[in-house]
Amino acid sequence: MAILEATARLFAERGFDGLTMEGVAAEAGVGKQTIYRWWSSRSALVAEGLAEGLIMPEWFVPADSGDLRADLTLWLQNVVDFIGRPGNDALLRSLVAASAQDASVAVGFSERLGVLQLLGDRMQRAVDTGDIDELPVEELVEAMLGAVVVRALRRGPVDDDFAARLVAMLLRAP
Amino acid sequence: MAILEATARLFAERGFDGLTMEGVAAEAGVGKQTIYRWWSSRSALVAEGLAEGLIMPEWFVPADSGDLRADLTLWLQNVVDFIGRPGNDALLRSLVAASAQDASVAVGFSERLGVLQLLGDRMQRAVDTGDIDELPVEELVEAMLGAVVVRALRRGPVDDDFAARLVAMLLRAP
Amino acid sequence: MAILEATARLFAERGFDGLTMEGVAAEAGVGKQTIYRWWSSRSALVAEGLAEGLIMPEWFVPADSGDLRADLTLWLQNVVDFIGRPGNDALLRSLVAASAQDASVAVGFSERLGVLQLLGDRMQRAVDTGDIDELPVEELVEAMLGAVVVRALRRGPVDDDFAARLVAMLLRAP
Amino acid sequence: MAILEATARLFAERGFDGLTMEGVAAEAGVGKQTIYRWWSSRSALVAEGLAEGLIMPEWFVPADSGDLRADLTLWLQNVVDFIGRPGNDALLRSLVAASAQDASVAVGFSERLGVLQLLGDRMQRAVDTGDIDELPVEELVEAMLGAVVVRALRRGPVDDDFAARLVAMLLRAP
DNA sequence: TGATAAACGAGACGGTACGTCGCGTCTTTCT
DNA sequence: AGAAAGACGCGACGTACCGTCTCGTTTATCA
Repeated sequence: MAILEATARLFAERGFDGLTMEGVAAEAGVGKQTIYRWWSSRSALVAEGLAEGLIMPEWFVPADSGDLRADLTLWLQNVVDFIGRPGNDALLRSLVAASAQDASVAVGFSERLGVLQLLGDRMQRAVDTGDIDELPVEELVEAMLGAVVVRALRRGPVDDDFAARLVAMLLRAP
Repeated sequence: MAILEATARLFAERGFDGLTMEGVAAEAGVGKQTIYRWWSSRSALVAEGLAEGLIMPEWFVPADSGDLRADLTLWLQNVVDFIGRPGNDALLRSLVAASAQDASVAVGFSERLGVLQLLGDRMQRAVDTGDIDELPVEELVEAMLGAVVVRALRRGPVDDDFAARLVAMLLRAP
Repeated sequence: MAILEATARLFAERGFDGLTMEGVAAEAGVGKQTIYRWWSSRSALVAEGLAEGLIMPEWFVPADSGDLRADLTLWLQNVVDFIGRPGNDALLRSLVAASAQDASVAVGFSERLGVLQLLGDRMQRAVDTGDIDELPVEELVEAMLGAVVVRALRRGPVDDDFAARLVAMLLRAP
Repeated sequence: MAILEATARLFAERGFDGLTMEGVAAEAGVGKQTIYRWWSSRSALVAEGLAEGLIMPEWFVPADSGDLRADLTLWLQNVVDFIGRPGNDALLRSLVAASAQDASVAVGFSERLGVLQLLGDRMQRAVDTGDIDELPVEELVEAMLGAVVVRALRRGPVDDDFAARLVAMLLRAP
């Protein structure tokens, strides 16, 4: 859909704040009313753009090599690498801002990170097979992701070992 | 200062999005120019309001009872309780949105959570005294806070054991 | 025809300005396209509504009692009475507005006042029979009607003798 | 004032219908709000433009040569000549449309034709000096102007003798 | 103490974007 | 096949705020 593509393009270019309905309409070659007919707000546009995978890439389905720590480290490293690429930290912050303002964006965002579920399942399996001890899986995943978010909000540097260090801490033997 | 108080009042009432320079000027009974003379933007107002402690309460200096896990659990429980009170989840999300949009707000925010440092120091001390094993302290604090932030963004419920579960996970014996 | 009736109804209710194609379509329970198939514009609708007698009543065919002055006075009095009724001054102004914007409405309007011809004929006959002296009949009729129009545009009050005074002036012995 | 000048310019170019607030704002190099701050509507703009003499020329103060018929004929001829110039019939119709829609425009219009008063006074004087017999002066002036308006609305041709014929009819000895 | 200047409240200004209405064209759906 | 329904691109509406810019009017200093 041209409108969602325009939304994604402008979101990437100018962030959530710089995203305007008129801008999207112009970029998509469409009347404003047509947008309002189908989406109630800027946030709804972003939420759907997110759901359609136009705004954020598929964030790295975690592998399943049997070695959970290695798998998680790899996944988180991918995330960190992605954010480390120029502009992507701003993209993440824009997504956080949009999520803070609108629940449906937040849902879209975290579903996009479907990985949240995926990762949860993966870890649950590891727990079940005795690979790791019983853990509050949801909190663990939130902590892992949250650490990245907080770091991004603080505009702190992310060094090369960040992912490894974080996973090591979270998964260290009990 | 009347202006910062007005800022804080409106921030609490309407969130970051609903905060306007004209609104602050009117609420404070002040000309817009007077605001612009000292603050360059809405974000700057919020950042200073944060620094002055007008927007967020002192977030619970962590105690030092000797038992780190108990201290952290108590601290996080306080945070969780605060967020659990009606309207405060929205306040947190507004702060996250503001932080995402403006670095100085993010700094103000995380400094306000001075606790970040404080907590860091406290844990570093615990590490130093051998109370707990070597840990990447900064990441650990970010993970703890990040878990709360992510949960708030996802509008997920926070049950009574959230704090205990999270701290237990993060601090379990190595 | 439902469409013209809807037009007339809305014209009376909301005036020419408040008349919209969408409103007519809705009021008539008809698709817009169906209207456009037969009428090119709002004005065309009004012009035809006028021609069909749905918008303005038959404006009082002038009697022929032999006494021209009496006949004209009666006719004009009828006109004035009509306009004097609540809402009808607005109707007249709406018709004037529509006429000013669209030639075919003007034609419809003045034909509806077919009386213009009728009156003209009547007066021409009076001239021919020597009942009154030679007169520029068309100008006279226009002056008579024009006086009413100008008075309506100025929103001036119309007293009871207006018609008599006007006819007396126009028809006084040469 | 730039805004009223822009109004006059666009009114002349595009008529009352083609006059938009955005157009005026753009033409005057002004924000829309600035217009709305001072004028409540398009009509109010036109009314004031009229009052300031930017839309219509001073319509020909009637002379006072002692010969009323000659003076009136000359005046009316001027009016007719003005309307006869290309575009000016449309201007007149636009003014009529605007007057029909808005009382204050009508007032502005008829005051601009201050001549209405002026002419009235002039004729009243003629009546007082016995130059002509008692006449309902206001109605006479309205009839004279109204004849022109009606002719313009009907888009009828105005021949060279129109003015003379009309004045002769209206002023013929009683 | 009286002038003088800085900071102030008020709010007008040129703008951008909002969300809505109606235009005239077009496409789909049902009869 | 023809009509209702209504989506579409578009342009204008009237409003909210933006950040800048005069305006007088307090204050407050120091000559």
